[in-house]
Amino acid sequence: MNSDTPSDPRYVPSTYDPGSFDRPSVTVDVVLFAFRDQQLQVLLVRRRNWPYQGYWAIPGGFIQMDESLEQSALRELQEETGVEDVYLEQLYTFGEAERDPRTRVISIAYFALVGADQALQVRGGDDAAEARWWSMASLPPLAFDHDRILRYAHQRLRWKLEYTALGFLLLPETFTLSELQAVYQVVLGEQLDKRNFRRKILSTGVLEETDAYREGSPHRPARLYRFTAAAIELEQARRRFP
Amino acid sequence: MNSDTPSDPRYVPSTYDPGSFDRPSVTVDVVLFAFRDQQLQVLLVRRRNWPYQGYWAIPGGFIQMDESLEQSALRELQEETGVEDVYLEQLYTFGEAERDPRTRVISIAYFALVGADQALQVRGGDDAAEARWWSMASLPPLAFDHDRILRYAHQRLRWKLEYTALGFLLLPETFTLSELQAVYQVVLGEQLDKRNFRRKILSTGVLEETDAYREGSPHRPARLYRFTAAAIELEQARRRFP
DNA sequence: TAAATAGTGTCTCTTAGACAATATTAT
DNA sequence: ATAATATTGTCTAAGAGACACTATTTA
Repeated sequence: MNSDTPSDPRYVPSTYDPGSFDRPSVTVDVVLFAFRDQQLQVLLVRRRNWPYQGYWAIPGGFIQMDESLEQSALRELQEETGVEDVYLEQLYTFGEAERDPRTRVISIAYFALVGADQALQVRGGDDAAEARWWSMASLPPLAFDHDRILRYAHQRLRWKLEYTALGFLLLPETFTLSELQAVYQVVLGEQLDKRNFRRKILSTGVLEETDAYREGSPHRPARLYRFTAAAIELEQARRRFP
Repeated sequence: MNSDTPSDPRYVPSTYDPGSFDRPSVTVDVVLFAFRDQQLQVLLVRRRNWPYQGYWAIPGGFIQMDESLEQSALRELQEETGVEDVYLEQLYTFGEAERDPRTRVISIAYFALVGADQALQVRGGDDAAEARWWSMASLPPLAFDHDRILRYAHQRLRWKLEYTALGFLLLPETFTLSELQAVYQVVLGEQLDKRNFRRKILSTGVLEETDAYREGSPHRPARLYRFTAAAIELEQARRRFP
């Protein structure tokens, strides 16, 4: 190491000018899914400004210089839609040169799931006049390349349900096994055998019985389940590594 | 849509000033693996400038405003190390606020594999005085958070070999099944049963026999295999979606 | 008792893993 | 012949998928 520089490897001369390169803008965008009305739904906001004025878009915005990417994602989601307490993971970074007509924009997309009970408290924010849920089966025209981001997020969700037992992230705190099966069937787009589904889900150990039942229907009540704390911790640990 | 704006949704007023937000710097970094000398090796470059002067780092650099992220990754790899023709996929985006002491830097990390035959033509570039291969088993101290990026890339590689048959991406164009098994054993860190390994790999259909044998050893020569074109296309298709 | 959904068990087939002997080549 | 690596098959256990009937509740 050069003796002119302090021994701290992170030393930077005070004369350093960080402005010597062209810099792109960096945004985070969050694809938030919920299961409502027996459908897979996604939260979109309506753009008030050009470009794509009036088009619907994935909530997101520019990062701030002092927050991590994940913090940015949670902040934007809160500001634009009022939603908090979501399951969040990084999805993919989109950075084609022409994806935003204003200037070069790199977008770090996040993938988020919210329980049906949390999904109620949705409101529009400042940047977005409106925020509302859309069924994945009938989406409006989307701004920028957001349809591509959304399709990729949908694929990630399918993958997640196919290979993990985390479908309960889209349900309220307690739920019946039939309700959970309905989530899997809608997301995966296929019918599942009830006995095989129950055997498989229960064998993972992520669920536990409660003492309660889903009452009020003109037929036999179904037992309510909840997920074990260990289930989420395990998944968080799997992703925490990077 | 407002009648003041042209009907093109991508319309941007000519008075738009893109400089009104603070912007982070954006870099791409490429973790390039190869299998050399019966070891998993990674290509690193030595930093000529502060911070972390003299430390080894993953090759990478600032993106240019007119190229895609993937193009940036390939360009940086070529400039700093002379390597071309690699298998490339996006790994993860690292963006903690303090990861670079100079200024806020978002780094989009890529994961790359190169065949042992391609891996020879390594040279240092302008930004990096030296470029050389390091065994993953004995790494030098790394600049920034590059050890974390590297560990994550290593995990991705293990995952890839565990769940796909793409280990041949680390080998030259033709190879014996024993050589391929050695790659899997080193990367996964465990011994594999020869019969089970061959059965499993051959059942995927990604390999085909050639007429040639590995000659010159004082024992029975081993048949050489190559991967089928369909194998790579399938994997590319799986990743092309986003 | 009729209607509606909840809840349960077995068989089969496929796949993954443990395991050892023979084949071929150069020296 | 010896040394060295290449090549091949079977058994078993576990998991995945196909498949139908009984149980419980309300109206």
